[in-house]
Amino acid sequence: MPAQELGIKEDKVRVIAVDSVTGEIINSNVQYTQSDSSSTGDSIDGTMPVETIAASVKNAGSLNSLTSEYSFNVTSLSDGNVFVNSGFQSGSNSVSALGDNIGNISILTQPSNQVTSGGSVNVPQVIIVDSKDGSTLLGKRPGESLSHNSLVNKIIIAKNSNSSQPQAVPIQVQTVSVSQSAQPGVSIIPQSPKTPTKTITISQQGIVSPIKGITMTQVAGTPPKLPISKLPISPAKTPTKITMIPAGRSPQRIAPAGMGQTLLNNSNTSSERATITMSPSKVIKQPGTVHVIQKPIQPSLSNATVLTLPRPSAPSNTGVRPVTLPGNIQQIHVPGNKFHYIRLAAPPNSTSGARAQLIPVSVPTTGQSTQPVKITIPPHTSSQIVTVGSRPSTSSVQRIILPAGSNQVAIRPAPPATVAPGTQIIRTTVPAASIAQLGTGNTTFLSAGNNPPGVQGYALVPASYLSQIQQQIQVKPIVTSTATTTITSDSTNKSTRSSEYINITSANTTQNTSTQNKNVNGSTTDSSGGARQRKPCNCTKSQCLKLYCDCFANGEFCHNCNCTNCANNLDHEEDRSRAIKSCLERNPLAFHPKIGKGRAGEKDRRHNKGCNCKRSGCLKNYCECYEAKIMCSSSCKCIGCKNFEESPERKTLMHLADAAEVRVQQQTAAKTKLSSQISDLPSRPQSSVTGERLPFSFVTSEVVEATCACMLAQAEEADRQRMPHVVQERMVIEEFGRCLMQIIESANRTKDIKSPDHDDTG
DNA sequence: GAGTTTGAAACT
DNA sequence: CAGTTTCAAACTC
Repeated sequence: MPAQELGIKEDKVRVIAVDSVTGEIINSNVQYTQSDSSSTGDSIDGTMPVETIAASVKNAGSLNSLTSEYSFNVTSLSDGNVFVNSGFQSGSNSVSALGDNIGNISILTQPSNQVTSGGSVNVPQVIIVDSKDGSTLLGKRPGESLSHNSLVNKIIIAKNSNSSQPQAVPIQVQTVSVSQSAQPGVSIIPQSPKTPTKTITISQQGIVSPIKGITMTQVAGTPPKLPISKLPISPAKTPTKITMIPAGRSPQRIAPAGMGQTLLNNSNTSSERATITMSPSKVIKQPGTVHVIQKPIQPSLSNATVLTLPRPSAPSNTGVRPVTLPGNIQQIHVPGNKFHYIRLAAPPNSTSGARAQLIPVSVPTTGQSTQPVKITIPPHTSSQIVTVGSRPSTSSVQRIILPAGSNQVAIRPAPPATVAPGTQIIRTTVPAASIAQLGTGNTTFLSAGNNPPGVQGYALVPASYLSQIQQQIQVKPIVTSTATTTITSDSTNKSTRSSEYINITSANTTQNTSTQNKNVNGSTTDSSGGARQRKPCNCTKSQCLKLYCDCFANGEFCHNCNCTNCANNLDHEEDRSRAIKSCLERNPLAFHPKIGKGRAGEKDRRHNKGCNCKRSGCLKNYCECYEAKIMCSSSCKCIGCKNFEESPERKTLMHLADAAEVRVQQQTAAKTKLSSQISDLPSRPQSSVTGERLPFSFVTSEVVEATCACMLAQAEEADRQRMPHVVQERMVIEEFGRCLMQIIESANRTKDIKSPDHDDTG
């Protein structure tokens, strides 16, 4: 089926990787592109969406300092194997001599624990995993083809801890699909339940903390720079599978909501591993278009259920509609935006330490059935992507990404008629347990029937939201939110569904659902790894799309800011992307952190660019160095700088600042103590635990009223007797004393009657 | 809170 | 690259 019949409009595919151990969405970008095999940079400029690069650079930089790029050549071989050559250099001679370069994979990442002060980064290692037995096939070199019995469907790219040399390893792609291209070089393969797939998994090995933020991006719409003869889609040569997936216009990411489960259930690799799955969302009739889709490994699930949820509640004043769903799933809908968000978190019994995630999911624009849909997952099927319905929609495509995890299964709609036309069911090879499909009029959650506890699902994610997702992941602690929405579900699965659902939590522990996403820019991670509060911006003229805006400069969306005419949000995705591109054109390092590690021999941080202060003496927050609490360096071009180690002004200022800080802390402590004491005081008459009425509880409104009446009567009496004012005051006060005595006596009497054992009144 | 100062970013 | 303008935050009153 030609691509246009499916209404494919996307020109790129992005997939977010998830750490199979921690469940975090990995904070790097992997971009799978058609390569011209000339240089690594080709995957970054030209064919690559700039915003993706920007996001990756930014995201990488936000973690710490340096962004590194890893590049992997993908070379097809005549024997049907594919070589992946890792290293900084694309187009390695040794590999290219073996076959045709069919593309490359670039990883933009910033593995903080791998970056040395000099910025050198170990080259990731490519690991091949056998899909049959899950074994990891390490150290394969060009020419060392795997046996044809080995169905390699995963590539795990991990840190190579002991080598910076490029490595080449073979990948055997499973099955050849016949191209049905309408144009030379275009390979479009109709989907079939038995269509073989290829999965590329990017992982990390040998390090404790996973490489953050790997995203694979496939740019399909860019005219390839390779000759058509070198296209990897030739069935005879490279059994790359191509599958059509109708999709919306926007690039989308498949975001594992992920947590805690190793992708390869049979893998003999015990190291921590982040997994990534490439998934196509488009086929374009361009030579060289390649789609890589997931391959099931161990079918085991029997059922999956689509749960229909009520429409989200009314939008908040921020335009975001958060809805808390059962199972601690929070749905957030941005009006006018075709993407919804769900916030996922690991269940309480999870041992993987997964954190909550805000995951945008695609939203179909057409009406959908409000009835629960049941989808049967045959236990043994090789299909991963199922197009449901005879006429796939060109603009509103539902995608249901089935959980896989160790129980990776193929799925089949049963009956297909119950699923909206155009709906696609995409099964991923990344561990998951529930799938969220959020619609404009209703919300459907697809959940596998017998997922292991703690396994999470996937949702489609718009391309440029990666940074936001990652911010969501990295920041605040998680508190389970209260479910407020009722699920209408297939009754046959009710008993098991509760366990299927992952906990969806708010990232904000103190705010209700209408403000739970406040931390869109509410906090960020500083260089030390700790979360800090960020101020809302107040931009008025820049639309928050220039670096004047701190939110934008930090790669964050504005939210709960005081800005006017803000375009730094989901509703202005295109403008924002343009702005990012513009900034990067002016300064490729525009989104790099300003404060980086010091140069060799310098242990302290330093401002990468240096300040240019002229009048502040670099001792006010105008100065970026001073603001960052670092001293000016040789990079600075400031005039009259007093922000250096021996500066007496600086020392004085520091002492004052320290003293002020101490005062603030003391005041805060005092306030806290006072408020706690006040909160301990009963605000109304009440009984103690033993039932006794506390003496002061007798001062009810009636008693007060009576006391005032007595005092007023006494005052009138004194005034009637024409007493001097001093005497009048004394009489009133004495009357008050008498009233007080009566109250106390009454309290004591009552107490003695009710609890004669107690005698603690004073 | 309004107005001023400041320096980075953007522009020429 | 330098000078100027724009911008938003920091600061002052």
